[in-house]
Amino acid sequence: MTITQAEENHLKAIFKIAEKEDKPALTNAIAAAMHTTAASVTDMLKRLADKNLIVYEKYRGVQLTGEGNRIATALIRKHRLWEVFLTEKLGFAWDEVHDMAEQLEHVQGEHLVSRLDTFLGHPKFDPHGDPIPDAEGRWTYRKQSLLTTLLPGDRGAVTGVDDHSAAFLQYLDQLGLGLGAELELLERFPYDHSVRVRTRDGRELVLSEKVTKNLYLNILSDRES
Amino acid sequence: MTITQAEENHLKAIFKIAEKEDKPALTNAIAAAMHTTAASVTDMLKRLADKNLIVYEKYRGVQLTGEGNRIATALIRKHRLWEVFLTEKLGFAWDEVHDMAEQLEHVQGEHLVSRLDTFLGHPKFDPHGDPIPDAEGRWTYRKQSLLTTLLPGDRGAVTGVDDHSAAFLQYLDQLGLGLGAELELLERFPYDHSVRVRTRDGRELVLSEKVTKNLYLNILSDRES
DNA sequence: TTTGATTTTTAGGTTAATCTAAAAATATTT
DNA sequence: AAATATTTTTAGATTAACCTAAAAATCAAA
Ligand SMILES: [Mn+2]
Ligand SMILES: [Mn+2]
Ligand SMILES: [Mn+2]
Ligand SMILES: [Mn+2]
Repeated sequence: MTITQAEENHLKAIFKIAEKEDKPALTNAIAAAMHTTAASVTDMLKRLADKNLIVYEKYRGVQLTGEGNRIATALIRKHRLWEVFLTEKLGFAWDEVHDMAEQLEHVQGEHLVSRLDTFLGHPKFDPHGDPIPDAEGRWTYRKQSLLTTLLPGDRGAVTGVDDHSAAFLQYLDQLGLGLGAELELLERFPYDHSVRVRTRDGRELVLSEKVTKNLYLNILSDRES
Repeated sequence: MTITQAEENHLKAIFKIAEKEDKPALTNAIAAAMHTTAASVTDMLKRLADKNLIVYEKYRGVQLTGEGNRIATALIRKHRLWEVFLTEKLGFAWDEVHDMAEQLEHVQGEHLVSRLDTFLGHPKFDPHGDPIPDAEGRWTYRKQSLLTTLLPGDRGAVTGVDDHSAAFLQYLDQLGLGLGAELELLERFPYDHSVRVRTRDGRELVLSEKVTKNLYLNILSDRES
């Protein structure tokens, strides 16, 4: 049974929604993620259900089957490995790689993924800090906290983002807050939920709530949250 | 105006046929190259003509326009660069890369081709010895001769193949006649047009006409043909 | 618990890319 | 130059992947 690119993309969207929400993915949510309409999604859900890649109950949302999950995970693995290739080997910036990876993830080839993985040195995270599942679909977990949860005095290193838009990634570059950048939380401003931080090189920055809600760090401080 | 993968593939097929035959590509020839039917090709030719990528005269065959030629050349460039990547960087054999390159050639991305080209060190030939056009669509020419044209005493190094099938490439590997392999023509057998050659490492081989008609070499000898 | 809002599905298109079978044009033989 | 063979196009379908508009189901509030 052959699977199309559109089908793969829908499976990936369903996986990500179900992962974040931890419940069946709803038609509208999938349509929003795919930039299509609810009617188109319903169409696709029938096809995916016919192929036993999802469990679909009308009006009740969908869940991936074992096979559906396997395909979605493999697709995410490929997407993120190609993103590593594009940044590490071809020198693209982290805000430039998504659209290309979106195409590269569909390239089929015996051993292609495993050889790419080997070539890249078996990376565990992609350029945005997202984990890369291994060949068996196992995920690497690690502790990270939204900047909103840090307390004054806490120090941390940037490990990931929630907003993957080029605009946000470029703004982080401007601020010198790429992956690995260290900072200390100096002060919280309850009025607008902005924060003041100090970077490793001594600069002080004020970050808006929009930034703090989209930035993950691993806490390095001696204090506990 | 957006161009589809199917359209790109047809343009490439037309380019290759016109190049080899040096006259307009005929419907049946395109259908054979694309593994489709003449009816499907006629359909596609109308669409390509509408987009001004080919000049199409019913029953008379087609020619690429300037723009059509540009697209076909760029596609071949991408295909061959990806083949170099797959062999040089990922370690695939020359008989394994074609199908993957067939998909990779369609991946779109600002600067993707140029960065790949730089990463690979601006290769001039692909793993099958075929030339890679540069960013401006210029081709590298070099003198090479079919093994059928060598005379006893001539020596040469393998520079390319006409038959790109995995079966032929694997057979050449078995014989130790990959790209760059040197050999000397010892004897021609008029009866079945086979030849006897000696390889660099002293082995003597008899090569069938089917092999000699598909193997290109650059002549190293002091004799002239 | 009926009503109104929201979500989802159905009904009925469209377009690209393919197909088979039949008709038309062109080429090759007698 | 007919007759025949070959090539190409047209006619008519099919499938995947979308769409809009309308109907149906579910959810939220009064
Ligand atoms: Mn991405
Ligand atoms: Mn990513
Ligand atoms: Mn190839
Ligand atoms: Mn090649």
